[in-house]
Amino acid sequence: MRKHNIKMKVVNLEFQRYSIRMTTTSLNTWQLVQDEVLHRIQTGVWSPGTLLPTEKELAQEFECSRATVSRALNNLSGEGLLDRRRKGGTRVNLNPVRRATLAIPVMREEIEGKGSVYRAMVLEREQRNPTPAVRAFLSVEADCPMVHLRSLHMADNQPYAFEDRWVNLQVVPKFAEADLTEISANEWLVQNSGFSGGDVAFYSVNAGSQEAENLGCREGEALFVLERITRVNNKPITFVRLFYRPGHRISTSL
Amino acid sequence: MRKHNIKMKVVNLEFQRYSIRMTTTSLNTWQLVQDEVLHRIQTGVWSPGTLLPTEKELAQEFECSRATVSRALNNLSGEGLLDRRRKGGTRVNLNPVRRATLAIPVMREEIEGKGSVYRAMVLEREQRNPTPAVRAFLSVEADCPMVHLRSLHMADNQPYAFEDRWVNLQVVPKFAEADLTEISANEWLVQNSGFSGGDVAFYSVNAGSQEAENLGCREGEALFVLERITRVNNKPITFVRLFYRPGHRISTSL
DNA sequence: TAGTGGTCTAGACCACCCG
DNA sequence: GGGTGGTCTAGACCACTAA
Repeated sequence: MRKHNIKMKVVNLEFQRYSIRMTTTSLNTWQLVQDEVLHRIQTGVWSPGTLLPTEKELAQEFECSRATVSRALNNLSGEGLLDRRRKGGTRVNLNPVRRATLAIPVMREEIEGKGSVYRAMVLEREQRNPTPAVRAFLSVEADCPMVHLRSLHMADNQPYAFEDRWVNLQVVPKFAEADLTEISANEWLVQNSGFSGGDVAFYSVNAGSQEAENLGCREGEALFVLERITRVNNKPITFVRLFYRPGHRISTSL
Repeated sequence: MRKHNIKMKVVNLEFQRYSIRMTTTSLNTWQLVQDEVLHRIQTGVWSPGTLLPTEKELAQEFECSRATVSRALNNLSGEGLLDRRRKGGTRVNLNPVRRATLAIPVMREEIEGKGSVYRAMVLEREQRNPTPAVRAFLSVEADCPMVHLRSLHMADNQPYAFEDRWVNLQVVPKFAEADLTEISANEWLVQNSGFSGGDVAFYSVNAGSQEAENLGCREGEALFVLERITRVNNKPITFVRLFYRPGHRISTSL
C-alpha cells in the first residue's frame, strides 16, 4: 500500500483517521489494511453479512500483495469479525463472536505483577489414592498413587488464593520428593514435566468452612474458582482448584 | 519439509508420533514444523530458557522456507510458549504464560448451541439517567440519557441468565425505539451499531433478592457474573452484567 | 467445475536491539 | 555494527466448496 498516489476513497478514509494513526505509529502495510477493513465494517460500508471483494481485488485496491491482504483478513477472521471460506469468499460475520484471550499466569507472577510480595505456604500434603470424584475427573485408576496438596498463596501476607491440588505420581513420580518450600507446585511441574494440553474452567461457589478459614472470609461468600486439568501425552498430570479471595475478578480487553 | 529424505533425528521424531499424525491429518508444512518444535519443547530437547536455532537454520533443517518456520514459531509465540525478539533470537519461555481463549457468543447461540430452546423476556425497561456507579464505570455525564434494561434469558423455559444492561442513547439514540420482542438487546446493538472495543470481566457474587427471584435460586448462592463494557469510537455504548444461574461454568482447552 | 482462500517459496529490505 | 526476526512481494500450486 503506497502512502501516496492512491485511490481517492482510501485517501479520504486514511485522512479521517490520521490523528489516530499518528499516535499508534502503525506503519505496517498489513496493519493499515486491517485497520481500513475494520473501519469499513464499523462504519457500515461493509455491513454484517456483506460479501467482501476477493483478496486479489483488495490487493489491487490497496496496491499491495495478496499475502498482505490475506494476513489482515485472517487476523480479523481470528478475532471473529469475518467468516472466510474457500470459494465462498469473505463475509462480515452477522454475530461477531468475540473471543477474549485471558492470560493464566503463574501465581507468583500474577501477584508480583500487581506489585505485591508473593509468599506461598503448603498447609497439607499427603500421599494417597484419589477420591471417587477426582478419579472421575481425571479418569485414572482407583489405586493410582497421587499427592494431595492444600496450599495458600499470599499477597503482602494477606490470603490471596487457596489451592487444592492433586498430582499424578504415575506420570511424575519425582514429585513425591519435590521440595516445595522454594517454588510452588505449579512452578515445579512446569519446570520438571512437559506439557501438552489441558482444560480450564471458571465458575463460582459458596465458600465452605475450609475455604473461609484459609481465606479469612465468611462461610457462604461467593468465591471465584479456576479449575484446571493439565495433561502430558494425554495422561492427566495434575488437577487443581484455585479459590480466589472474595472480590477477585479476571478481566481482559476486546 | 520433505516427507522423506530428511535428517535422521527428524525422521525418528516423526515416527514416534506417527499414530497421532495419522489421526490429525496435519499435512501442512507449518503445522508439521510447529508440532515438531512443540514436541522438542515438551520432551525437554529444548528446555525452558533454551535459545533455539535461528529461523534460517531451522528452515535448512526442515527443508522449507524461512517464512514457514516463521509462521510456526510465531504461532507458538502467540500461545505463550516462545519468546522472540530481533537479534535476541527465539527462546523457550521459562514460565509459559498460557493464554486461554474464551468465546463470548451471543446468548441465543450459546443456548441453542447446547441444544436448548432459547427465549428471552424483558422484565423492565426505563429511560433514565445513570446511577452514580454506572456513571463512574462508563465515564459518562450525569445527565446522559440512557436506557436501563433488566431481562431474563431462558433455556428450555428455565432461567439461564439474568441481564442488567445500560445503553447509552447519546451514541445509539435509535435504541430508544428498538423493538426487543424479536431480538435481544445485544443482537440489536450488534446489528445496528458499530463496535470498536471493550472490556470484559468475570467474577463471582452472592445472589441478591432480585437475582434469586429471577433465576429461581436461593439468596446468597454464588453466581457467576460476566460484565462487559462495549465501546464504539471510544464512546461507551453499553454496559451489561450477566448473572448466570448457579452451577454455570465457562471452559476452554489449552 | 470454476473460483476462492490456504499454503509455500525464494528473495529482498528493514527495524530492532544485544554485545 | 551486525545478526536476528518482521515484513513484503510475485508467483505458483493446491484444497475446498458454492453454484
